[in-house]
Amino acid sequence: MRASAPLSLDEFQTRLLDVSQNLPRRLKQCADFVARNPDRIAVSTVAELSAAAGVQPSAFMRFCKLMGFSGFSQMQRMFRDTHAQRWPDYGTRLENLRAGGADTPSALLAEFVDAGRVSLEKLTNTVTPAQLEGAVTVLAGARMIHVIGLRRVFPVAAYLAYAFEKMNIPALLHDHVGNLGQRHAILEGDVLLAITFAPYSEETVDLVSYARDRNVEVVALTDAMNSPLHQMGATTLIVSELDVGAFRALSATFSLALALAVAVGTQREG
Amino acid sequence: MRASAPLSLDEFQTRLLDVSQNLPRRLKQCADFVARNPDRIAVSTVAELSAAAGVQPSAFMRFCKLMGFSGFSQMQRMFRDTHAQRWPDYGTRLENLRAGGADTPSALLAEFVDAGRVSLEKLTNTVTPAQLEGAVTVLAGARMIHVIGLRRVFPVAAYLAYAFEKMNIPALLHDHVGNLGQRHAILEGDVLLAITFAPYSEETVDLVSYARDRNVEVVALTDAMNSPLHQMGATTLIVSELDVGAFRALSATFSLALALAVAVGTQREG
DNA sequence: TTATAAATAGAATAAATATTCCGTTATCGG
DNA sequence: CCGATAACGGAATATTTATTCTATTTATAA
Repeated sequence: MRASAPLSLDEFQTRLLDVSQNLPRRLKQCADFVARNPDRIAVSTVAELSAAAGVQPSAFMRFCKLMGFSGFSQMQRMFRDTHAQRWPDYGTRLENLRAGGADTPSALLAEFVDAGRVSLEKLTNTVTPAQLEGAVTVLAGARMIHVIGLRRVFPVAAYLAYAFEKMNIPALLHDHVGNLGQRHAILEGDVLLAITFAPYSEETVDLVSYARDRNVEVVALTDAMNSPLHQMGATTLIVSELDVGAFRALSATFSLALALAVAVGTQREG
Repeated sequence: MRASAPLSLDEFQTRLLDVSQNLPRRLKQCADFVARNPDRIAVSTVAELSAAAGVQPSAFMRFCKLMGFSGFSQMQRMFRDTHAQRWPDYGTRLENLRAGGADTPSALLAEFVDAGRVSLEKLTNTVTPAQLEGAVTVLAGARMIHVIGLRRVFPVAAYLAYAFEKMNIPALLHDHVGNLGQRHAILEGDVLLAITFAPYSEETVDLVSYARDRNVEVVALTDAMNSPLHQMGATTLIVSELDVGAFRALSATFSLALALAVAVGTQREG
């Protein structure tokens, strides 16, 4: 057995290549199978994998050890961890940094950069081309687009309004400045573009409800399928951002919002 | 228990919505957690999931049955079976998004996601720990922080103001609502935090100039060393974002801004 | 308030899964 | 071809993980 187990997919593949030549028959079968089906390791049992590879479970175990793991479980853990980028540790990691005294500004920056990167990667998972096109179609057909997003997502709403303005698309930002209501500006044929994450801001949910009562279509940027906006029948795009401590990096939300805005602009011109 | 178990992710989500209202406390926690972390179900044990959701394993079991499954194992099997379709790694998914023509909505999204990722990676190169700490120190010593950022970077300014407010740090957003000037609120001992990218907005540059004339320190988030803000003697942090067409993804700027804000909050407390 | 039902936590049990062990079979150098 | 060594298969065992059960708590309606 080897001292060091691969800690990432890259390390794993390097080691796999290293080892793959001159392998006895059954171990070679394991190597080939794993190389061809890396996606199944995280979600299968040794019994299933070994059967699929055409070997005995014990042979598969020997392969795991050959790769530097203590056994199948350790190897599987590596695949599971890298698959579902473990964000529960995220909130606590900041705590740990703080506790450990490594709480420098640059460490914080690294956290936020990392959170942003992970969120961006997740985005490609949670938004399908079909959903995106659906949302674009609805928005492109609007007489006017009403944008609402308060508190922590207000910046997103503000940038959407800016982008629409730049492209000469009629849009109104419901910014609640001076506590003036703007809801009566929502007329038939308009569309409401609402952004809210848990805990869902009451004003936003209210406005969506108001719009639905008047048969105004709603496109929602939100964080989960059980968001109240989705339950109200909005065309929903899911974007899950990571929190770092009490704050949320909005990288993915911004990318999605901009893509949406530009796509709407393009479609209206064409 | 129910006769029919969901056979696909869509069916699952429909049933989740059906069921989600009026749920007792622990079951609601399960529903929320699952809605927010569907990707973890295939690769975790009941113990892990229930712990992460903050409930007992037995509560999680009740939730599975409520969803129409015979138990956790059957539910997990559904997730594992549909898992394979979503496996392809980040690069591949991005390719898929891109595919289908240059100006489909998903191709645009891929562009923005990629731009965001690149900007985030660059950020660690253009901002040194020393610069960051310098900026934090200046801001942490401020009596009050004035934030300005207009047009395309207004969202960043807005979020900074939000973050400072959350942390009980005296801050004022110069938002120019109603064209009211707010410059006379800038007093000795305050610090101005200015954000502007080329082409530098005149109002922002003016305000920085005003502040410098009164010996008020300025921290600048800008895009190059030859920015007018840097030339005026501001403590400068450089962040270069990529443009996609006429629009700029703000991923890196946001990450930097948040790190800055949280670091200031931490330093003031300590 | 009290009676009744529903929901919950935690421990006990059942099921599944990984891992080891060892007798047998194949491989390779001489 | 023979002896030594490595690889293998399959059953036995240890461990992990799901599931059920029951005493308590919490909510609900009379």
